[in-house]
Amino acid sequence: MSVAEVVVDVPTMQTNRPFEYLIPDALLDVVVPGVRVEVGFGRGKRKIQGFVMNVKDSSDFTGTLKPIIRVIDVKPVLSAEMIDLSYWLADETYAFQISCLQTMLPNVMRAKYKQFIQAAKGFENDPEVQSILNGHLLVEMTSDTTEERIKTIARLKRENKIEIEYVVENKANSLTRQAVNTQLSAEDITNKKADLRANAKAQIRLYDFLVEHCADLPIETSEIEKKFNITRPTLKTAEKNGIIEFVEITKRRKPVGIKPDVKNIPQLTEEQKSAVDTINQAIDEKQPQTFLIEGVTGSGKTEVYLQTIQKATEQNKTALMLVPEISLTPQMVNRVIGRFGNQVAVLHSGLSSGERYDEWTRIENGEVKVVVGARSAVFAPLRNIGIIIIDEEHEASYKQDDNPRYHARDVAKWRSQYHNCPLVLGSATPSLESRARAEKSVYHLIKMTKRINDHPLPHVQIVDMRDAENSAVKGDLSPLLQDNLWRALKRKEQAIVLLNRRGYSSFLMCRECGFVLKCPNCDVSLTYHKNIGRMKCHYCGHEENVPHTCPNCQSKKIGFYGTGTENIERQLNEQFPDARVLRMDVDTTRKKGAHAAIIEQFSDHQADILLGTQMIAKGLDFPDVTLVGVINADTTLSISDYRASERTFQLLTQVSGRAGRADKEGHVIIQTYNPDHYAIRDAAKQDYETFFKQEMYLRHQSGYTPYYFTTLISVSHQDEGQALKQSYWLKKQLSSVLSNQAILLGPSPTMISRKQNKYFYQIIVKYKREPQLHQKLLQILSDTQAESRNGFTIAIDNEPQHID
DNA sequence: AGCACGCCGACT
DNA sequence: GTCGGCGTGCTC
Repeated sequence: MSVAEVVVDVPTMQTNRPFEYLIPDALLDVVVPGVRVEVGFGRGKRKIQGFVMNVKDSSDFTGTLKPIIRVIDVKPVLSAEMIDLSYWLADETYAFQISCLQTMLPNVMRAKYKQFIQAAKGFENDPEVQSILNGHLLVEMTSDTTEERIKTIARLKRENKIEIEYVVENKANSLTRQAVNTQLSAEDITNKKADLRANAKAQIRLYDFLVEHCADLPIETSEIEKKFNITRPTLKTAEKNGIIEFVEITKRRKPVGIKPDVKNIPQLTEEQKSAVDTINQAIDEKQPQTFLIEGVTGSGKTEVYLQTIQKATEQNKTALMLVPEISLTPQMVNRVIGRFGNQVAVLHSGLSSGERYDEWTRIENGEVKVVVGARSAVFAPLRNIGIIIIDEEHEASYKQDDNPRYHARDVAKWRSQYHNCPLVLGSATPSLESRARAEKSVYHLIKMTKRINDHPLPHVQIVDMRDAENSAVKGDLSPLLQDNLWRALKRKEQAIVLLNRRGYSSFLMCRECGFVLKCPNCDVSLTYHKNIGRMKCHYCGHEENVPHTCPNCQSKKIGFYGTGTENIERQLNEQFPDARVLRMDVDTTRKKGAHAAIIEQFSDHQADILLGTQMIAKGLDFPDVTLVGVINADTTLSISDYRASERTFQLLTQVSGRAGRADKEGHVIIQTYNPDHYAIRDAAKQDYETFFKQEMYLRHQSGYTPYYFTTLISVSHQDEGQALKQSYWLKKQLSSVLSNQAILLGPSPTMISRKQNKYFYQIIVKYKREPQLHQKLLQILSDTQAESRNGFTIAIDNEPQHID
């Protein structure tokens, strides 16, 4: 007897374990761990997809095992490593195992379920059955089937007059095409050509073509027909004569916008060389050591990454490099592809799901040595990894903010252990937790303090916006910033203007009574959307008209507060009519490829000023930029999150690093209402170490990361009282296992407390060592899952990135 | 999640 | 009396 342990595609707590299925004899060889299968599940005829986790030859199950219906994959889609990893991931993130397995794979491999209705035997002519089927043999059940219809269908099914057919669909499909191949060598073909009759002109042309393109085969039949003017009968004849054969190839959908940019490998600085040597030694010695490169902007971290990747590939190993989505720009991608050519796969959000699947397949097939990608690329199915790199390791986007709430850094660490390879974390502004680990020698710290070619650091000035001179100015540009913009433009140099946050941009406020227009469902400020001329909620999409008087006090002094990119753009256009301003924000980059297009445009000096939000601060390198202006440095300081200072420091340091990278001196102007704040002062000096010490002191004082671990648990329910009651119950549960060392905060309502018409309350646990906490949380999850029917949801976020 | 079973009200 | 409402428990 052969039995498979299958994790089924039913994301609930009660089904969050393997179910055993009988492997039919016919499928004995194909049902192996890592393949997807179709199985029956439940009392009805429901069919679903599942993942085979294990195969064994006996079962303790007392009931009757159902057989596996069908195997979806010919070979496993999950390696032993990934199966292992999924157990750890599910435990670590409190997520369902099925969700973990699915996030490791391209989206198209997620099953799609369909239900079709058909008449039961003998009821084909029943009038009610006829009215449902409406003359068709099969009718699909869809989400827009009316309530009434569903009732009728349910009744007919109860009466056994109709049957429901379940269909599991696999969306993944490669484009397969017919192609021409040959088993013969160029020489053979040349010889055979002599046998042809002189008037077989088409055949001669084909033979010549084959000799010429011998190395490129197989080539798609349609391409040969179109481009080389060889017709199908000609190919058929050649096939009959045993010259060529027709094969099926899977065509790779080609991702757009990649131009290899081959550069000479630059000479390393002393610091770079020493970093490369240290890391390469760990590759040689197969040490699963974590390195933290703390390198000032412009110190050449990327070159260090590339050379260690080089080292790994020379040993016939593979390399995984993660970068924030936002810096997955052509600049960065071209640099890697320039060095490693078609051995590179790039996984970014701009890929269509088909393209993503193709890249995944290439990696899985071992056609690829180097993978570059954003967060989810950490699951790339590489074998024999020699090095893992995480650039800009402090970026919050490495943490996924829905289930499974994993941090790519933790997954990378797990894989580095599995493959016995080093993990390199790099940043100019490391996260406090990583830097603290380096302090305790958990990570090996590598400092890079010098900029390449001794480029000086930019000259930074802080502008106090509280000054009379500045507050007297109409608009948001201080005299100093205006003056510097003039000078940069006159010298034909480029400038970057950063607007700190978008949400702040255009909410409506009454200057008489302080009333802020909020969404009736979500408790968040509504934002003005110029294109529709209405107020809109960013959470639920609620829209309403712009009021002319304050709904609270009827004053006419209601108006827009704060500044959006569009507003700044207008001010720039007014004051610098000759300057070409390029705006980059969520609105202008919504379309696929728009982000890259704007960067390219600016790079080509088709614009003088690049205006944008955070996204312009990261990893871009524009040699002609000599001025960076920050309009409102404070807005990240005022967010209600203990990482506010850290975020502000990181952003300002990163953006300052954009100025004056080439041989021109850079200027940075930071406008703020908090000029004495250490995060702003230290960022101005690009002084990470001083900031680190100060921030560590404050974190210690107030008991936050990295001195404490934090876990955030949120409870939601339609009814506010119920949500609150449940969260107090939860708090009691937690305090029963926690020591007096732990700190329990809350329950407190979430800032966006009525998201989707539900009330959210959160509890925060801060702790140093609580051996029982993990187990208790798992238990709470399974206990409350039973109540999810009553509208309760509970979410656990280990080490949350935002607390709002 | 989705389905069956089973226990109570308002109808032929 | 029974049809069908939804609350409960189970799915290899």
